[in-house]
Amino acid sequence: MVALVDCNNFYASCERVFNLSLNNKPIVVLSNNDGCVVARSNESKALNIPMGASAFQYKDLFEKNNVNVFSSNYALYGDLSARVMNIISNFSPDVEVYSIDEAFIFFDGFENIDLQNHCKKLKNQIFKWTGIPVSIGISKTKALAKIANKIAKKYPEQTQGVYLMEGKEKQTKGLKWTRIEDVWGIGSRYAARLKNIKVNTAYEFTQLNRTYVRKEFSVVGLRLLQELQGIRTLEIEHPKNKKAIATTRSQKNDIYELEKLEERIATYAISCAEKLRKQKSVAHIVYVFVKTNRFKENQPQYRNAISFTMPYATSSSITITKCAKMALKSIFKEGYGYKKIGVILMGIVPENKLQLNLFRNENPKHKKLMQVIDQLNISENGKIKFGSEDLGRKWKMRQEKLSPKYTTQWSDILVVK
DNA sequence: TCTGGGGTCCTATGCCTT
DNA sequence: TCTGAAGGCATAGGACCC
Repeated sequence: MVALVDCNNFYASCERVFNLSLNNKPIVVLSNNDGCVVARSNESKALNIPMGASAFQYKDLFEKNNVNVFSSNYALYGDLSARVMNIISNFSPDVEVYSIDEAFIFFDGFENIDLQNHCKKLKNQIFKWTGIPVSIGISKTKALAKIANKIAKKYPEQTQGVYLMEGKEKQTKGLKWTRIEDVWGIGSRYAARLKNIKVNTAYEFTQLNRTYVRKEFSVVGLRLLQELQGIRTLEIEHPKNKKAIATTRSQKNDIYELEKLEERIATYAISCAEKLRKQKSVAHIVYVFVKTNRFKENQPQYRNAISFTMPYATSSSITITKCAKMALKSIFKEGYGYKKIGVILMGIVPENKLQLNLFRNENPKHKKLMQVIDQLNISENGKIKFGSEDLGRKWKMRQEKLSPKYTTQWSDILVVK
């Protein structure tokens, strides 16, 4: 059997852990730059605030209903997530951390254990030790566990937040209850196409012909079909190195000048290179993109991107920044206000499997220099910066409603008097 | 004024090599 | 030396996830 543990309204719940006055009050958490709503408490959902709502459009509604608005506090969410995952790993050796707020648990070899009870204990322990409420769905496959989880979350009184969807009858009932657009792996495009052929529920999807599904929805669709029929096609996945590493941002104000864009691109390139070194890899492709503000329809629009293949794979901030700036120069056009820009590293391989280039290789001094910089950045807690970066911190992200970093910053730890 | 960010996998296509 | 078929590989784009 497979269980899915999902934290309820995770970011909103994190804000509540250290601020009890928020209990039973509406909460929303905003994305980077305080742009749109990325998490809502149940009270906010009841106010019909949609996921992804842009903050400035809902400002009045927030004020009128005393909604508690927060900027995203990833230091806090990341730390609480790690604590939750740690507890989960005590309940089975086979845990897959699927996202910041979700984990699959594989219960192979637990045939003689009462899983309903086992998971109830898990749920209680997570709440007791971290203050985070979770829902747990258990069934034969990952896709079915997702559905069981939705049921647990939707009917907390009946299920106590833990639902074991076992046996043909319960399974069919769950599938019939699930709208096709709510199925894991069915996005808006697929849902529309399925509704066109009168498939409105997960159950109706399971009645489709395999060859047809394979042809129309690729192997991904076929695997999902079998998962929903109770045949395991998705196994536990273990953490792998990333195949792409990105740092991209929307700018508070549109940028017109090449020099300012270069500063931003340099900062993002350096951030990518740091992430790359953290996973002990090197990359040989730098992808740079620029976009104007698509919401300002009366302004001239331009978007372009380029991928630049470097002469050798590297993780040197210096080389990657240099290449990113060259790439930027080749796509920059005068006269546009750039809103969204970013750097993505691709062609990533482990540094120890690097194929040596016969003629051109990294300047060996770079490697040593990067090691020193990374070490200083860890131990000094401050940041060593390159001349091409934003030395004056002029570009700080908008975060007007940031809560304290209760668990990761000494100065923010709560004091009991 | 203000509209997120970071990923994965799969398929079609076109080029290159055998 | 030329030609066509077939497989390998890179890339772009589309779909999805949180």
